Parts: sequence; structure tokens; C-alpha cells
Amino acid sequence: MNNGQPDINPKLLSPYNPEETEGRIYKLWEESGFFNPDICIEKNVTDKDAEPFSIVLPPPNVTGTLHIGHASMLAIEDIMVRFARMQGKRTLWLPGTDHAAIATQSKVEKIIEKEEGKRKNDLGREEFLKRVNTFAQDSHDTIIDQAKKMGASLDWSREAFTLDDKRSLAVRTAFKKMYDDGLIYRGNRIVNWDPKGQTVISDDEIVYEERKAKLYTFKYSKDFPISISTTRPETKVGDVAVAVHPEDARYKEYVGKEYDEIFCGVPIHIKIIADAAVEKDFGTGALGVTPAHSQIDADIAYKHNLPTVQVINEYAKMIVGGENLLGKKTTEARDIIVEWLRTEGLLEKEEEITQNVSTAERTGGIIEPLPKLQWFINVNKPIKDRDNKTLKDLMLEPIRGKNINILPDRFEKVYYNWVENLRDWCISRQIWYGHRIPVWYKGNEIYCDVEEPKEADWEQDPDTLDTWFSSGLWTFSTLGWPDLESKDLQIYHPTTVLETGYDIIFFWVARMILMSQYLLDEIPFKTVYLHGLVRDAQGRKMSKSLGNIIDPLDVAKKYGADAVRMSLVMGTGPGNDSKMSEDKIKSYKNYANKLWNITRFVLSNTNEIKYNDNFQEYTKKDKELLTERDEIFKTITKEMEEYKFYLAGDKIYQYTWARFADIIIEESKPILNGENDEDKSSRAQFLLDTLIKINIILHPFMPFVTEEIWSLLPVENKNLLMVTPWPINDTTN
RNA sequence: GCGCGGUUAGCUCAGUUGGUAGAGCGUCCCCUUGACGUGGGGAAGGUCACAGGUUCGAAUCCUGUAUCGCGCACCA
Repeated sequence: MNNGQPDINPKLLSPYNPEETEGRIYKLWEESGFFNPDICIEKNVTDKDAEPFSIVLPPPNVTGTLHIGHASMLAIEDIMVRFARMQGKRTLWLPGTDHAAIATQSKVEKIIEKEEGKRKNDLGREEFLKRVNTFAQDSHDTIIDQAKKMGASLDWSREAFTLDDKRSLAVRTAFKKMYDDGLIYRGNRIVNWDPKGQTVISDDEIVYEERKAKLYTFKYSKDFPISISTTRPETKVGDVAVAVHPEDARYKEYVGKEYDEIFCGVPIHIKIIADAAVEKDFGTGALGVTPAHSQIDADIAYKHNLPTVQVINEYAKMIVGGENLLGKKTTEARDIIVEWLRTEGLLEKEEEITQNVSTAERTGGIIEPLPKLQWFINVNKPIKDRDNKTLKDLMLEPIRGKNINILPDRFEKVYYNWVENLRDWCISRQIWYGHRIPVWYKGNEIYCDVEEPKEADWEQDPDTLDTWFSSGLWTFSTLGWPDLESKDLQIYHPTTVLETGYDIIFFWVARMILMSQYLLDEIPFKTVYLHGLVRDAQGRKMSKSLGNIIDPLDVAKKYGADAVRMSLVMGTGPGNDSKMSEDKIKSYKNYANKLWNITRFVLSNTNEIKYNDNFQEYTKKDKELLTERDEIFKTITKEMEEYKFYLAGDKIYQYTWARFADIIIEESKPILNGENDEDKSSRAQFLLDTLIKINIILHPFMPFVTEEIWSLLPVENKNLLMVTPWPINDTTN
């Protein structure tokens, strides 16, 4: 043992300083080129015939900055990727960002309105899109910078954007093929109209909010035989029928009769019909049918061949009635009609109920069901050259057949349930930012192709596509599709893992399976790892109003990105929400420092010996320690392969601190200070070997501090730690 | 209404195929010993939500209940 001045790097004499270290280390990694699997092969750290491992990054929306959820996603995926890379796999982690159509457009609209008092129509489509693109670019740059700060080993040379040229080509190609197969059609149907965002949205973009409402029970007129109930009296001027249950004795005699009434000044024609969809016990057991403003009513109307009378427009204003109603907002019209019912003595009952109100996910606007001409994807149509399977079938097959493994598997049920109840997907949006629908019109003619028609006078559909349409292509549009010759596509697709939040299993996971199955006849990924929400220490959602938001960059600056990563991974498994607190992060900062101090001790006490990675003369005691250690490392490796990172991380943490530092190092002190040279060199070799291996194994979790320590370790011919081979190859028992 | 998940130490959570309950943080006591006070040693603290059942043996498997949370559907 060296008394006095140990001959070690002076850096080790002061505590570990993540802020000084992390930027420098990331630069080293980037300059090495090892994020790119081609360079790994070129530089001989990866075998060219190695098994591929690929993940495409769920592209963050270019709507602002990274939040703690993104940081958690980056941490988990980076662990997977670094582990695979160190195992020698041909590893690709492909980055990108999402234009997030509605979300980005409405954000920019808000900014422009606030700063300039202008609306998008004041600027015009072209100028407005310019503004959105500038915003998206800024936002993109911030996000990329943040991802780098978290240590993400993404191959930046392959970066993609859902709205760039290559992805646009993929989108148009996909659209065209679906159009030609008759899977995409244009139809006039009841859609979810968002009056606030002035666009249609899909069923999945609806968020239900529980609110108090009044249920009014009344008759259209004094002579009308049946009372009905509604929470939306203003829509009743659009009623065309009253539906009752076929078995309902109360109303049987009226079925088939027709009535003409004047309802609040509006003439209506009501037919009494019988339909089993009506519940006898709800309200009066009779349902006023409003085909234009209710999906269910539209279904009933279709069955009974009833007309559709639209009474509300895109601005949620009345388009029928006299001065009393015409042009009024729906909420005003409601009061007017209720007042009219009251004075006419038609109102029989008013009761408070709670109901789920449909709101638009992005804008919060209350959804107004309206009949509109839109583009849809038919999920129930048999596809001829696919054995007459439907898109639904194609979505279900790989999960049923276990070709795609969902973690945790309980989400399989949720997935089935969703797919089985899926209705046609409305893909057109009345917004400017996004992929414009590749369809052109000339009079009654319609033209759909990947490129615009050569002849003049064709006018392109003004609408754009749902952002999830392009996201659905993500696993292969990023790898070169529609170019089937693309090397990346051949090597890396299907991707190995999709790691994403369970909250977008329908939006995204299902759509990717749909698109990949249909367009490539191939699954998009083999395993889906679903992470949960990151909540605060008390388990609450993080939100601005609660003031409990933890900014990943703030805490990374304070405690180091390693500590933040570790705290995001520990104590959390797939499918479960996790909790986050500064205390938790702090404890992993301490861990990084502990490792640093262990390194100082080991290096300063072993610098007299030469590290030999094939040392054979271990003492009996040290052989036992080796066996114990390797058993733990083996378990850790196995757990990593099973995606149980929380268990693996905890084991390496426990081993380093509670076993290696607290017990083994303490017991080593007398040995290293003793007189027995064989014991001394054996123990010194063990300490060095173990320190080295702890660093390797911990690297996927805490890449910065381990890479920094690695640079100080006496390993011969070493490369960067990020491409150093994993020490355990065989996990079979 | 249908489905899913949670309920384990003060707090946050582990607990792999059933075999005497674990960690971190917090609390209390001790240690300014040469890697580290961002540390070390020790202690207190649990009818594993409840009730049945299966079993030699249940936190773990089965049934039911309570409770919290989530998803879907309904929402006239």
C-alpha cells in the first residue's frame, strides 16, 4: 500500500463533478461515431454479421421542450441500446421528431394571436406555415440538445422528421396504395367536430370530462303523445323521429304515426319508430332522434331511412329558426328553448345529472357531432390480395399469434378490446400544418397519386392528414421505405423493441401495426415495452397548476444526468406509473460519488500491481468472492435481457455499495496492509477486476460517470466504455 | 355497465417457480478511524387491506369483500 501520496489521477482527489464531466464525455462519444452502427462495424467494435438490434425513438412533438416523461423514455431506451451495443449487437437507435399537426398548429396560433393579435387567416396559408416551420425548427433544436444532455446514444446521422421529404413520400405512397385498394374513402358521415380547433378529430382524440348538466323532460307540443328527455334541447329543432323500444307497451300504439309540429318556431316532422337500441328504463323510455348531431341517432336514422336535418354549424351556432334562434350559440339557444318550453307549459321535469362531455384532446373544445364530408380508412373491408382479411384482422393477428410481445402482457386485452370495437378512422383534418391529402379535384373528377397531376386546373384537397397517419409509418419510413432496396430497411426492420407510454397504445402502437402489416406484410417490432407516467413524490400528475413539475434539465444540471436517469428507471416496471422526487435523484447522485470514491480507494491501493484480466492465482476466499460476484452479474444480465431494468439496476447498486464497498473493501484493508504477498496480490486483482466490471455493467444506467472512471482505469488497449464488450456472455444455468 | 391494476415499515416501492418479510428515503443512538460525512456501524418500525379456501406451509395460488386509481362503453 502506498502511504502518503498515491500515484493516481488528481481528478479523483475531489468529489465527482457531473457538470464538468457530462458535456465533455458526450462530445467524446459523438466524435467517436459509435452511435452509428456502420462506424462500429468499420472500426471493428461490432461484427458485420452480428445480430441487429434496433429501436426507433418515439418522436417527441415539436411543440416545445422535453419533459420528465421524455427523459424517462430516453433513459429506458438508452439502457436497452447501450446494453445491446456492448453485447456486440449491430445496434441502431434512430432519432426523430414529430410535426404533431394539430398540437403544433394550435400552439403557434396562440403565440401569433398573443404577440401580434392576428389569426392564421390574416396571414394566409403560406405565411402561416412559414411561421409554424420556424417554430418547429427552434423547438426541434431545443429537443435535440436536451436529448444529448440526457446521454442518449442516438444515431444523429439518421435523424428523421415526420414531415420531411422522405417521410412525405412515404405518406403519399401509403395513401395512394390504400386509396387504390379502396381502404381509404371519402364519405359524408357524422364526425367529431371541434369548433375551437375548427377541425374534425378522430374518436381517439376525444377526452371525456365529467360535468354537471341538466336533463330536461318535455313534449314537442301539447298534443304530442310522448315525452322525451334531453340535455341538449337546442338540437331538438333537428329531430326527425321519436324512437321507442319495440316491446314498450306504453308507446306501442303510436309506432308508425307521424306528426307535424312547430317547435320553438321551427317546423319539424316527427315519425314514431320502434328500435331495440332504446332503453325502456332510461328517462321516459323515448328518444328524440337527431340524426345530424348524434352518432347513435344517425345510426338509428340510417336504419329507418330517416332524413338528416342539420341545425348547428361549424361555429356551434344555430342555422335554423327565426330571429329568436338563428345565429345564436348553442348554449344561448338552449336557454331560449328551455324558456320557450317553460312558457308553453311543455316542460315536465328538470333534473341535475352528471354526464361525460366529449372534448377535444388538444384544444379542450366541446365536440359538436356534425355531418361532414371527410376521408376515412375502412377497417372492416376485406382486402382481396390479403386473403380477404380486414385491417382489423391485420392488427389482431400478430398479437394473437404472439409475434409481437407486449410488456406487460395485460395490455394485450386492452388492445384486443380497442381493435374489436374500432370504427372507421377519420384521417382528414381541416388544418394547414401537416401532410396535405394527395388528392386533386377537377369538377366531379378525383385524382389520387403520389405526385400531383401534370395537367392544369386540378385543385388539391385543402385538408391535411391526422398526424398519426405519418406516425404509423414511423418504424419503416425512417429506415428508407418506400425504397424496398434500402439496406437499413432490410437490416433493421422489423425493429427489435418499441418503447413508449401505455397512454398511446391506441393512437400509435395500433396504427404502426396496422400500417406495417398492410404495407410491408411484416410486424413493425417484436416487443412493445410500455412505460407509465412519471408522477410527483405524492403520486400526482405533474402539472403547471400544481407547480410540481420537475424539469429534467434543471435536475440534471444540479445532480447529474446519470442520477436523473437512474432515478427514472429505479422502482418502476413496464406498465406502472413511477414516482419522482428530488430526494430520489439526490440519492443516486450520492451513488455516483460513492463509485467515484471506491475508484479512488481501489486505484490508490492497487497501483503497485499490474492489472491482469486473466489472473489465475486467486486465494480460496477470493475465488468465493468471484463466484458470488459473477453469479450476481449473471442474474443482472439475465434481468436486462428480460427488460427488468429496475431489478438489474437495484442489484448492481446493492452489490457496489452494500457488498463491495461496505464489506469487501473494509475486509480488504488489513489484507492490503498485511505481509502476505499472495493474499495481497490476489485481493488487489479482485478489487480492480470487480471495479472494472461494475463500471461496465453500470454503464447503460449511468453512462457518464462510468465512462469517466473508465478513462482512469488501468486497462490495456481500451476503447471507449460504450463499446466495451459486456463481461457476461452466458446466462444459462 | 364491462375490463384492468394497486393495497407490504412513517413515505416510495421490491419481493422471479408457494418455504421464517427486503431496499431506499425518513426517525433514533453511536463513530470527526487514512476511499468516501454525498460517509460508516447499530436500532426501532410490518396480523403483507379484509374474510374464507387450497396446502405440511400463502405476501405469493383460488373465491369473495372493501378501498383507491385507470381504460372502454353508456351518457336520450
